[in-house]
Amino acid sequence: MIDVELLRNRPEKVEENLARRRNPEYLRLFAEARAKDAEWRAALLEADHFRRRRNELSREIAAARREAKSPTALEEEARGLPEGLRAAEQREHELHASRDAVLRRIPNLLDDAVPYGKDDSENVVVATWGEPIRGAGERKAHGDVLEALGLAEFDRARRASGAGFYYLEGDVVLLDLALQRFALDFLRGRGFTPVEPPFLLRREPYEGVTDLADFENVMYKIEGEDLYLIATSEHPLAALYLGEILEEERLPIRLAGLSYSFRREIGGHGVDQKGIFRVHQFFKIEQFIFARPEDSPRLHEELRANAEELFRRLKVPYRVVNVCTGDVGTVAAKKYDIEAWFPRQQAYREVVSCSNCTDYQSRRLGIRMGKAGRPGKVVPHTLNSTAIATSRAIAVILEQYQRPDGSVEVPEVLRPYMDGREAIAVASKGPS
RNA sequence: GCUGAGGUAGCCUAGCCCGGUAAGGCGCCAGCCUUGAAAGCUGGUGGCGAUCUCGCCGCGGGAGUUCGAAUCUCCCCCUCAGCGCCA
Repeated sequence: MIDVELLRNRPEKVEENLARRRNPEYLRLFAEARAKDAEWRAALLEADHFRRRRNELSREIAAARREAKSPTALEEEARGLPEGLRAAEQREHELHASRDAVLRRIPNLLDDAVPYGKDDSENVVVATWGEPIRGAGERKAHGDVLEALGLAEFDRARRASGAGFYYLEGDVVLLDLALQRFALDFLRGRGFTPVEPPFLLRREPYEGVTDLADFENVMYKIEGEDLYLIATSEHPLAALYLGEILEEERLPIRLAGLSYSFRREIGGHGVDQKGIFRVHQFFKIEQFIFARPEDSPRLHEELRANAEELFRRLKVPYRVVNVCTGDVGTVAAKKYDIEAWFPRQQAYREVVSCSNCTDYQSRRLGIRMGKAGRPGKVVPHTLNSTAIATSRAIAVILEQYQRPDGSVEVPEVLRPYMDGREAIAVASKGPS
């Protein structure tokens, strides 16, 4: 949610910024929010006048009683007040709620460094690393590798849970755990505190961290409960300090979230291929930071550098794109995607999303900054980035590290987490 | 799930039975004092709005009674303790 002060004092700035998102709807919403805000303030003033008179009268009645005088005339005026007050209060409430509803649909203000563009085709490549393997040759798609080695079951998963689910078995489970521990140890070394968050969140905090369209399209709801399966640990991590005041001296707070991510992805691309590249459930190690506003640009680069380093250590070629205005999403002010090279597909595909959300989530969550336990008006910034989503990391490893004999080499940095093994091979359903 | 106790400003607590401007402490800020600091003393310390020496709001949320509700009534939410169930 954008700052109401900006809406009142620098509307032309906000309009200019919103226009860069290339969606005229946002400008319309902003104009509506401004109009509603003005109306609300007028209504508030009116209700205040009623309340002021009520307070005056009730003080006078009390005083008259104390002096044993009859306050009949005062009481008569007082009796007539609630009617007008009720109407004014109701109008004030409605306008306030309606202003905020509109305000909440307005996206975050974009950083100046976000390139102007209409969709993901206009994202700007800002870095590349590694030598992409040119030519797919005999290479198999990662889903086929998994099936050939008996490391996953997609048909049975479909029968049990539907498309987009999977059973992982044998060595690939160890690979998954190895990736988790590899990423986690790396982040611990860089000052991140590991956090296992709740995998279900109530609606109220959820509305603080994401936008409403996402909410309807990607979230799984628990029937009969006010609970939603998290789409990423970013969400419960952001909600960790819901309604609290963070002491400035404690910032930045670096968190490493470990969780499954659950996504329906209705209306998106859906489940598009056999395998685990796009699925309804996957494990992710997430970087998350609560920061002072002045530090957030630097920390955004830090998150990106961490994510890059992880893929360099895995020796997976990648490129970094600066996501353009038309593709950046509602909540982020600036976003980098890291796209790994998938040799079978001969394409770069997203494995990391790294966002600076500035004050957008914090304001919606009622998180403020303060000095020494004293509340302040400043709203801290939040930043998040994938460290490793194991599903995608496994997919790219299986495509890149597969060998002509059908086995798959284990990336060197993961071997300590896999009993020193150099390769994974066919799984059988016996004890491993 | 049952029973009980609770939810008051950044934190802790009083007020609630018996309706009339939310008291006190801690922390923090400023001033005085001091070579400096601590202690001590004094003042300040939430949100919203405005015509900016003013007003309104604020006691978990909502509704009601009343001229007037932290206080009375009803509904709901949450937390804690004990019991039950349980990996």
